[in-house]
Amino acid sequence: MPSSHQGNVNTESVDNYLKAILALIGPEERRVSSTSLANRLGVAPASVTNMLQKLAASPLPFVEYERHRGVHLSAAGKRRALEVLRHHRLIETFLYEVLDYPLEEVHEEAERLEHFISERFEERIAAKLGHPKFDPHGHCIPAMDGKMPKQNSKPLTDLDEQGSFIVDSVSDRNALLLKQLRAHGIIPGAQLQVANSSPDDFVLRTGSDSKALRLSRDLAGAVRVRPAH
Amino acid sequence: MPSSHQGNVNTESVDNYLKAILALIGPEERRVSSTSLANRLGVAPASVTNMLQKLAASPLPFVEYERHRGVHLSAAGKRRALEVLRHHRLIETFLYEVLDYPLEEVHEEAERLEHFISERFEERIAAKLGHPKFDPHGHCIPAMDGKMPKQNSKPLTDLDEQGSFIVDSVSDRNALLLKQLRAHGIIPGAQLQVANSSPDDFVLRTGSDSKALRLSRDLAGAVRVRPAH
DNA sequence: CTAATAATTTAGGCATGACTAAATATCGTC
DNA sequence: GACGATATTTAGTCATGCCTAAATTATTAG
Ligand SMILES: [Mn+2]
Ligand SMILES: [Mn+2]
Ligand SMILES: [Mn+2]
Ligand SMILES: [Mn+2]
Repeated sequence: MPSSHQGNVNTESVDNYLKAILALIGPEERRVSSTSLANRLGVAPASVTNMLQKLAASPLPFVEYERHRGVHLSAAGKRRALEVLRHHRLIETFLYEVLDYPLEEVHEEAERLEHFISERFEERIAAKLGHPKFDPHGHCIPAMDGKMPKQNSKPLTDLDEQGSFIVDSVSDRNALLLKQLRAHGIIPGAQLQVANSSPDDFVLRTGSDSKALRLSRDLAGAVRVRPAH
Repeated sequence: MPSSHQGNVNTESVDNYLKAILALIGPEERRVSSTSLANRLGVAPASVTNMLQKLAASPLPFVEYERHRGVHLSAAGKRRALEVLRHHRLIETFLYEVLDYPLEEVHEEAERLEHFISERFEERIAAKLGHPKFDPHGHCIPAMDGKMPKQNSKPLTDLDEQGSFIVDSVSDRNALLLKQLRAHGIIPGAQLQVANSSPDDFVLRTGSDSKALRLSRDLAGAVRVRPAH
């Protein structure tokens, strides 16, 4: 029999729904629509509705859901989502630091393993890594209690001024883009001089290299920066 | 859609069936009965029949199966079973050596993770460990090509002579027994002086300790030894 | 304020991998 | 060689998580 009849279940699928909701609510904690979840998860909208109804109907629901009005995480749902996110980012850090994975390959492996490691595994790799606060993409690793400091970085595509910036983080969702960024020296911590930019062309130079770089919108959108204070 | 319609699928469940068959055929490669598989896997006999029919019916079958006459692995099935076994034992070694797990806890974690790691992960931990030949229980790790040297050890319960023996391996399937064995210093490589033994009581002394030990049948059954040459 | 459009939900199905109960085949014994 | 015990298979069901097509609800433009 499954772990509980009508209770909270923790399958890979449920984990992925919760993580997707957490990612889409943003810092303002907006409600999330079925369609945006369907897009993010690569499933049909009807499948999302189905799952949200199940998640909302359990005795200790992971989400609050009203038909046609979107969904948000309950306290239990947020706790679980942050737990899985912590797994993901610790595993990424571990693959990068201990197993010498190339940066652009850690995400895919972490995306699978995050659902299957034990609490002991989590604790042991965290200890081995010295309880890191950031993963190799520059993303913050949620603490054991779920706490996560607010980020004050912006996508490179959202800057309203030119100037000197530090790369805060790079997106882990597209291995190809990530590899290209890395080839340009754009990794967390790198210094950037951002010059004039059109909607489709982002011109900048890196600390190391003196010749100017032009990033496509796709590439630039995968980079978050903060002012070089 | 699933990875292939009517083709070979590689789910956790299929992996576990193949591994169980590999374990049960023994060195003589006997056919395996549905009931013994059902016992080992903790599922109903009818579920086994169902799965075996599916595994046998695919275009590149993992097993050869005839009703009422048991099952054995096809070449493809054996390849996959050894691949999963290699994962299992490499992961156990990794947990023990790199993450400092207690011996009796590595099995459960490996049992889950073995199905989800990539070939890259397998290769990286093997390299990190220096391509080990044995896991921490003393079990042989199949090579990448599936080769595995034949073992010439015997269960402590099957000895027909007294004398001096080396612990070859200990079973990983019961954490409690394993912990007790470890407490008695019975780990792979340990020296044992085996004295007279009744069917239910195995009397021996370890290299380190001078006072005699009595092992229950359960405990003794979990230990394989070879003559101290 | 209504009508078209877009978003969402409902209804009905499918594959996987379990289960139980009932039917059937095999085996050991006499 | 028949008979009862045991092993195995068949038949029918269920939960999960996905799908498509059809219905419904919400939103937006005129
Ligand atoms: Mn995932
Ligand atoms: Mn990351
Ligand atoms: Mn397993
Ligand atoms: Mn082992």
